[in-house]
Amino acid sequence: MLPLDVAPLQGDAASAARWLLGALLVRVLEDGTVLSGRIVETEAYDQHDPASHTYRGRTKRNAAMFGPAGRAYVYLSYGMHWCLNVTAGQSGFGAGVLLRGLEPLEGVSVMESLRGGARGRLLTNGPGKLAQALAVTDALYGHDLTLPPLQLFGGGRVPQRDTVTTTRIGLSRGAEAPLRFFIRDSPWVSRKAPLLN
DNA sequence: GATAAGATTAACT
DNA sequence: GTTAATCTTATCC
Repeated sequence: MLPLDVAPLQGDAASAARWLLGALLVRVLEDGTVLSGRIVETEAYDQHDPASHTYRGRTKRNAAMFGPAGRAYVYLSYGMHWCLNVTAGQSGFGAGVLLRGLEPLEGVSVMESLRGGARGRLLTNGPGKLAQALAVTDALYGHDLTLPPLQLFGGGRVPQRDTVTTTRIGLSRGAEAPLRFFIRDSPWVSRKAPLLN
């Protein structure tokens, strides 16, 4: 697998989100256990978007998204679930890509354990599930995703005909924007939004 | 200082 | 399909 090229993440968030489909995400736990998977579902957010955490400017929480591309932006959702984003765009512009679905590859049994016994498509078909399966918390906030223990490889290899674009999930504002992307027919995609194409 | 809402999930009817 | 769990952040006193 090729090392991560951050250049494709430095453009707009939607392009970054499409490019991340098919990329390999590798997590190395403290005991050396390797967990990995292929990104199959993403959503794009930027500071012009009312649904984005960066819409109202830089804060302590969203600071990572205003930094360089290719870092981890981790936030706590609904007081319970950590969610992992890849920062995008140029420094000074608040943008990122939420990782919503992962096809598990290595360390599946350890992921199942981290997920409290969930298996199959239920293992990683959602942003909170994905982060829990890879033991991602705010301890990795701002982490450079070109380096262990959480690292991206590849990207930009999925033909557009194999992807689907829809509206994003769980939003009350900006809900109409077609900024969710996933790999067609992947079982590890959450299926709650109407298809646009 | 108080309160409402939220880029979710799992359990339940 | 509906709802509880759980807590940070944003927004308004």
